[in-house]
Amino acid sequence: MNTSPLTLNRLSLYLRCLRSISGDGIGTISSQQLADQFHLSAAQIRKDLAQFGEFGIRGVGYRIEPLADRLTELLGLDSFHPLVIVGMGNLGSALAASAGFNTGCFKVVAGLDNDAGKIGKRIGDIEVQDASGLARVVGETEAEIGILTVPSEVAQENYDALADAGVKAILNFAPTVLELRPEVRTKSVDLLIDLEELGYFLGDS
Amino acid sequence: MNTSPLTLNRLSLYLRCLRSISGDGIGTISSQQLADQFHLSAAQIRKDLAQFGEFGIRGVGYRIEPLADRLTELLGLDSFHPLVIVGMGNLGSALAASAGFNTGCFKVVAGLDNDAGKIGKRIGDIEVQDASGLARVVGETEAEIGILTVPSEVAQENYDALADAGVKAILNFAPTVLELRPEVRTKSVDLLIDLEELGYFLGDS
DNA sequence: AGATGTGAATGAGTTCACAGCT
DNA sequence: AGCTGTGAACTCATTCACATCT
Repeated sequence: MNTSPLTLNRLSLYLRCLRSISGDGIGTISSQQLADQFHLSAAQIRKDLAQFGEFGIRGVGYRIEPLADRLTELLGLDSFHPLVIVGMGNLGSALAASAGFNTGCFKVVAGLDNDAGKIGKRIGDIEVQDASGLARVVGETEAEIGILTVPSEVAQENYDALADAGVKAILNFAPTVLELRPEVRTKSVDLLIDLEELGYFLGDS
Repeated sequence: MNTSPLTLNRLSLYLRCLRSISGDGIGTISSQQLADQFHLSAAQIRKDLAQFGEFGIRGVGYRIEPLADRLTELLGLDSFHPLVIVGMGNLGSALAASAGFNTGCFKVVAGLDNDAGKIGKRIGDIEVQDASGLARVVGETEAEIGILTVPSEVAQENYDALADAGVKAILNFAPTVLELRPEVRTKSVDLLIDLEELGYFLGDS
């Protein structure tokens, strides 16, 4: 099936919205009501949801509970996903302690660094471990997702180490182009590029 | 002109690459050589660069220095852009201290929070100030870009406060849908959605 | 009536392929 | 000969519009 990242990201949004209204006594929601929450068209939402079977009721809308359950399952949010963070600098530490990365099905189970000054430090629920133990840690914790928050210069080697250790997906924050492993789902977040995008619009003042 | 965010983001990448090879004694680079660095086609790169006038030399390639200068100017990276961070929690503090957000033309000049326990704390080069002084701080520092790292529940009010204070662009990290001000260029980074996108690919194991 | 599901139309973005310059 | 610049073709994504179901 199709299901592009764009669609998946919207599904996450829909689910977030459904959860926030679930339990308000409302049983159903229409694509139009859902669209009003985001800046999207109702047709977009119907197209997105229709991919996974007919979940709506014509003339009525979507039943909130079953739809939320289906989306939860689809996005894999019904099972537990341990995260391992490589690079416990500012950003890595922030993510390790953040509520978002320790919510429900996601949880940071280990944080590694090669800086002796950081090893042993407690951050959030975890204790920073030596990066040399990566393969063992991934094995023991069965971490599925690696968070890569190391400096650009060592991003590739740590990416490879994570891939070798057996994580199934990697979220990379190093502002560099990685040589990807096809078997590891990789997503890069480049905050500098996001910042520079905004910089473009400051010129014409 | 066109110049979509996608194009702008690639221009940032090109510039980064040009800078890293500038001074290597190489005078020019072809679209193909540039394309090899990223996972892009040469045609893509030529299209991107051609938007801003004919910068290449047919039969030769692009002269690195002038191209880098042009991109720098285009992206507004030749002028100084003060940043103000609202919400000095884990993520806000990490960004305030990060090298990336204090590189060349970008610099975090202020960090605000409404938690009395955080006010006065030194983080990186700055001291956390009371969020109530936002308008004054933006006025004094002439901050152009606001970084929004507050909890979702208070994201909208802080977004509006930043807009009212006069910043020209906002980078939002709160995982929520904001009601946008048309005069403020806004970009949202939603790390939970990035994480959930990866979660989708863990199901079929 | 009212809202979904979906083929057709449109729009955005990328790649092709080649004319044109050095 | 080599590489850029660019119209045309193509692919991907969104929106329209309406038949279909409750």
